[in-house]
Amino acid sequence: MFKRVLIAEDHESSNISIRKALEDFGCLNNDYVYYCDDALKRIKQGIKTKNEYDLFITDLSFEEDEIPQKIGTGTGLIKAVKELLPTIKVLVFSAESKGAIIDNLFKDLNINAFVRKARRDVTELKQAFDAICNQKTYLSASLRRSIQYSTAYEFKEFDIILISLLSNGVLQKDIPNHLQEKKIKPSGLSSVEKRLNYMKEVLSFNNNEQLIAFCKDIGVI
Amino acid sequence: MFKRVLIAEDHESSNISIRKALEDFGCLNNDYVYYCDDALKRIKQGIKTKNEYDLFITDLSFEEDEIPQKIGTGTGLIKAVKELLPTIKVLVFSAESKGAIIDNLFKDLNINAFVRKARRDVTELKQAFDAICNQKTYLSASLRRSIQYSTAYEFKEFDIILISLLSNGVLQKDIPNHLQEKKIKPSGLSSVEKRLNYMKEVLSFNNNEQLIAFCKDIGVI
DNA sequence: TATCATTTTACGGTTTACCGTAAGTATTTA
DNA sequence: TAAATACTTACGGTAAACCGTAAAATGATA
Repeated sequence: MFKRVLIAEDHESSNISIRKALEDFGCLNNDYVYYCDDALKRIKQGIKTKNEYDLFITDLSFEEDEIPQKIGTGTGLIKAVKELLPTIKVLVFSAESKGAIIDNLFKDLNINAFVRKARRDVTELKQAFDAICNQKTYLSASLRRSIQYSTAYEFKEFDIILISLLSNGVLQKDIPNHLQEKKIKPSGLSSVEKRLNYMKEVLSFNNNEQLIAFCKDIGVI
Repeated sequence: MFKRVLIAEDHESSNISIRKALEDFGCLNNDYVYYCDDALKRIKQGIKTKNEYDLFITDLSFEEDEIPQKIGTGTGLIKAVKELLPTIKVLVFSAESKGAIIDNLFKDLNINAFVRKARRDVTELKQAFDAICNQKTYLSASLRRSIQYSTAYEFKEFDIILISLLSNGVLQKDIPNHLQEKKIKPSGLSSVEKRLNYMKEVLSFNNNEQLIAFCKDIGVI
């Protein structure tokens, strides 16, 4: 069982349901905040008073309002929290459904569970609590397939740079200049052409537009 | 006060919070469902037993799953419900933030309240309950300023057809064929070029890739 | 250092996209 | 009905993207 839980979630309705799920699970010692900066403050307080949180539940997107925040996203918040408290378990509760993005949460941020805001989300929250208690990770049932799908082709860093430049309006013929400015190794136009062709061939796409649309869909850009 | 309330909301977490908001408001006689077809069934039962609902709370988007539904969206559901029970009050609880869409809910479907899933949504739900009780309409505070009204460019049906074709891998030169097959009026290559250029000019984009990325971001495709 | 393998780049020909202009077609207006 | 006003299409020149090949650079190996 968790000793102390912190919830960071800006939507009042989701926040309430998370609390209720925790209580149903038997965990009564939990705090909640609506802003990223408040979450970090609580984490620091916990460390200072030797009463550390051992589970952190957070959303990914926080809406801006009249109260300016230093940290504005869930990923930024998770990084900051883990820096202070590396052992804390992290559960992400979000409406995000793009496989690539969720994949990176597990790979880069080393989160312990992802529950998507969806049909049976509260049931899944409790399953995730249970999994984390047993030192396992948890991923929403509806997402387990799509994660594998998105890794059909693994986009390298160079791929994403090319796609980002194109989707930012840079003409293909001008990409070599941008690459040289940023000291990126293969910068020849032929290399750019070759790589774009390779991606399209592997994914059997006909044009750049289709490639951009796909990348937007799976969330790599 | 409401005599009897029906909630149609597929997300378990939102469903729970709506119920809690109703209870806090003092309304204990409420039913809830997770599927559109179930909602309509309940409405019919209420009419048959002379125990009609007087408030209907619904989401706009319902996710498909293994249980096929005749009605799949909130707007379709509202229409069907109002046809059976024209006097019922309707509150829409949704993450939708596009001004034009919400405007149409009040105009076309004559809904009584719209609360956006956002920061203070449960508080707003209670305010909306109060407004409806007093024969008034309610719109989320954050939407009244209608920051989201930023309709940088309104995409016409033809625009979306062109963009969809490109993002499906159809080459620009082949678009006229596809348009003719579907009997779409301007089908010349020049018209296609002209329209794409116009969109890019208005939005000050440099290439098709940027246009596709933008459309994916704002959700028109 | 010499040799081989791989990657990157340069270059030319072909196709497609881009862009302006003019001719053709529909719609509106008097 | 005729004229005016859109809108649509056809066409030609230019720029960019596409594609293959060969040269150059880089890296690994002996």
